[in-house]
Amino acid sequence: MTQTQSLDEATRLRGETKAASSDIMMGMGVRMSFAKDEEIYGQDEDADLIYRVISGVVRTTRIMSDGRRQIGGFYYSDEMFGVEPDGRHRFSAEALCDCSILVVKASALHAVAGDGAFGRLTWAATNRELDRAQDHLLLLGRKTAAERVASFLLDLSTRRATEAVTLPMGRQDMADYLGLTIETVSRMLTQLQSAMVVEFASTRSFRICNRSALVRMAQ
Amino acid sequence: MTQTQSLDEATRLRGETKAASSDIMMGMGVRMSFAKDEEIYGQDEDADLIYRVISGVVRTTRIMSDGRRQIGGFYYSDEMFGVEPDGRHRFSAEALCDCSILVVKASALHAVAGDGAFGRLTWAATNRELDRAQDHLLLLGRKTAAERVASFLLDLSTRRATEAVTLPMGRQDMADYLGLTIETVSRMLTQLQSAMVVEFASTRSFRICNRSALVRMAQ
DNA sequence: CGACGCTTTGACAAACTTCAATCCCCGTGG
DNA sequence: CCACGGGGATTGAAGTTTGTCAAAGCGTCG
Repeated sequence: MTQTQSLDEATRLRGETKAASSDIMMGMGVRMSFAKDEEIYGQDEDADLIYRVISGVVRTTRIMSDGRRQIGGFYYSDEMFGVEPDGRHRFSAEALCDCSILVVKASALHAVAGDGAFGRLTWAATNRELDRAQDHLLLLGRKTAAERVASFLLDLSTRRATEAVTLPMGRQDMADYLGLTIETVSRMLTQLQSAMVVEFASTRSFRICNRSALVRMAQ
Repeated sequence: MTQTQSLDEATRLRGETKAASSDIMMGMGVRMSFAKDEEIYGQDEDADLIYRVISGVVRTTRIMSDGRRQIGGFYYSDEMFGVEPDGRHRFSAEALCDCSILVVKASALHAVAGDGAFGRLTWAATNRELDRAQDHLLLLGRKTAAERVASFLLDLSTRRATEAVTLPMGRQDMADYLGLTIETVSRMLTQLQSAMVVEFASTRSFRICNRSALVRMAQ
């Protein structure tokens, strides 16, 4: 097999990850429940388990000694998380709301799926992580507060693909993801509303009124 | 092979990557020269080549439409870069100074190394990328200007492991890596010098006077 | 020596944070 | 059913950090 073929296959599989992982992981492992804000795993813990969101939303965080917090990402239904190639969690993971999580021993999955399928699965997951992280890098390094918030809403809406988008997280989580404070996030949201770009039905639900304007503001 | 074993092996191989890749890549591909600031590959280009620094330093960058720039990372001698699992470069790469780069067709390396070795090589490279990116995330999202600069100098010194560290990049590159401006970088450097934490012999060479203070400032 | 590019410094402006007060939504209990 | 209470969200005012603009310094290379 050539590298081109293998890359194509990796790319193809990315689109299928949900289906592929659910096929393979189906019926394996344990289904666990986590209450809101409960820790699923901690930073620097050994990572011999693989997780997949069944329902709810998960966040991964890294905390500095003085309490400053950076959220690495949010994980929604059917998404895998906690796949750590180095066997050690680089972030901790917590339930954003009450969650049901499928937990599978990596070794068990490996045994059942075989080298190839297991490799592709973890490979695709790692890849998506890297993609996320690199987009996040540009956002944190070079975007203004308004652009960060616009990017965030846009990203959420494309991931959810519904008319009215529900925000699963509170302002503090948004702020810690975007490298801002809750107050700044709040101000930017009101600003976006005043500009008739988005409209909030409540603090946890919004609708995009002018998508092209939002895209422009997100850069 | 169990997952635990494969993770152990992946971890073990990370430490050996230089040697492993040089063994496998030795004598393969083409050695190319790039002048300072010359582009090695562009963002969104197809990625069917793998690169390794022979001499010089490389930076990867992403640019916004209005010219704002974020540097993803710097690559030194013997480090691989440009390994893109999705077959498309997420950043562009440029020579920071005159560089000699080993360029290998991914398909050729795959054919010679075999599935296993090739997979481990790209796997390790992707892993290191992810590690870098996630540390970078915390830096950009939650650290102050002073902490960013301190972290940067510390990172550089540990990677180089010499008494006097040479900065291969100018202030603009540091700034674009740290999400700051050159003026702020410059001010933080003066501040670190005034505090007797580091000492600059010239603009491109420094020495750490008080490492524990630097560590503390980097958080 | 002089010109050019990069760095440093200063003064000021803008962006973002902090602190504090108020508001709003929602659930609870009278 | 309505008053009450609490947590999160919003808003305002003031403060801090960082960015911008401009000038001066420094080093290097013709």
